[in-house]
Amino acid sequence: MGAPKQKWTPEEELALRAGVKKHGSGKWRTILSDTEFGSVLKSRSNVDLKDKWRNLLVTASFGSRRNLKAAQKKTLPSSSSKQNGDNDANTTAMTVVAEANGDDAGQQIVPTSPPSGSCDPPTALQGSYTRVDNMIIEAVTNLDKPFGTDGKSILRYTEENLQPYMKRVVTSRLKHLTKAGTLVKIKHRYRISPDYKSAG
Amino acid sequence: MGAPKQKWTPEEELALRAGVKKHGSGKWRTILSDTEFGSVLKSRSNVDLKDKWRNLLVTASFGSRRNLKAAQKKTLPSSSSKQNGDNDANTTAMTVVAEANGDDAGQQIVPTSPPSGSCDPPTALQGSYTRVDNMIIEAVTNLDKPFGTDGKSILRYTEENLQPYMKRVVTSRLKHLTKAGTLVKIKHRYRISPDYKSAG
DNA sequence: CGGTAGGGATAGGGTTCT
DNA sequence: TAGAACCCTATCCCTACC
Repeated sequence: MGAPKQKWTPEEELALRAGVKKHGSGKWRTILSDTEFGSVLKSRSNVDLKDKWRNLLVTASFGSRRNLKAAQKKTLPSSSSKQNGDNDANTTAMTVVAEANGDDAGQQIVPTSPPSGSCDPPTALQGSYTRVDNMIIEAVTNLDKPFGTDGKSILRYTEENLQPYMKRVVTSRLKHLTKAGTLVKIKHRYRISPDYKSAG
Repeated sequence: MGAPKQKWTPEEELALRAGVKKHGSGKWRTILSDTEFGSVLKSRSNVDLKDKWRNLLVTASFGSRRNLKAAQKKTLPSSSSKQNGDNDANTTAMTVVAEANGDDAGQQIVPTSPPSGSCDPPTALQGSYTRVDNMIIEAVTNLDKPFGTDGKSILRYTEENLQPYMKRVVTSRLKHLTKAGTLVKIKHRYRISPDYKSAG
């Protein structure tokens, strides 16, 4: 029963890193289709790429996925109130942008699904790091250089990785605003509703 | 990275089952519009409902969509599968649909009474816009064209305008993580702290 | 053009092998 | 016990079709 576990070669790993850098994390099929990397990774599936990338990330940051899960469990609070003065991790895609935009703006952001204290099940907590924090850690890990990573590279990395989220968030909010009547959609195009009253 | 996957809660699943029982399978938009279920399912789209129902069907009759497809293609079991608990495929695709519309799918379906708990406020918040919402509104306003603005232009606009925010946020979090000891800054470059793995 | 059905891709938990 | 490679499937995304 020799399930020949095919270990990743340095060339493959390099191609994967380059592929992620070019197309972004989560674009596994795209990376495979790219002739620049596809030849090197021809014996790997998109799921293989995803798994390997996860291993690379998690190993660098936590040592292992097991440690990561243990670290996440620690954050389980007994009280239902949030005391985090900084950003707190949430589970909706909206939060990504909310955090990204509202860091020091000091404003309250009301997502479409506000966290009601008693009814929502304990969805997996992220830990004590914000999404941006995790992106930064990911960036420093992936762009690993002998002497560390400079701030500009980190910024560029986070910007690139935010794009897929932005697409989803904007699409979602466009639907929401259209449904709520703020926008009017006609023939694939959006316009401000006549009813919309500018807040400022 | 984060949690792009919004897991279905038991309340939502119950509402979906009830909705299908009342309006029939395939009437996703109708179910969403029904005030009886719309509140519970307010964060779901009609496509989400379709997908979830497909999943429910398939898990009830087969082990997975994969097994279902295999069974549909040829009435032979695929091969030696470790996880497949259902030894004999007892139903065909036809039977699945019959179950879905007529009888219960082997589960208890809430009749026509609203879900017990009041997990959500009766009225949605109006006039609360996220920062992305405001960006969208700004985009539609600024890119105003005779016939409105298409989604792709809106997305590009928001992406471009997000960058200045990202710069502020990343800078802020870099300081924070350095101060907290997660990162170590040496000569304008950041590295993961050796304490990071065990820190908690 | 909106809604639906279906194929396919991804994320994350779980499992096996070393 | 840990780490790397691999499996399973709920959820999400894209496209054709009406």
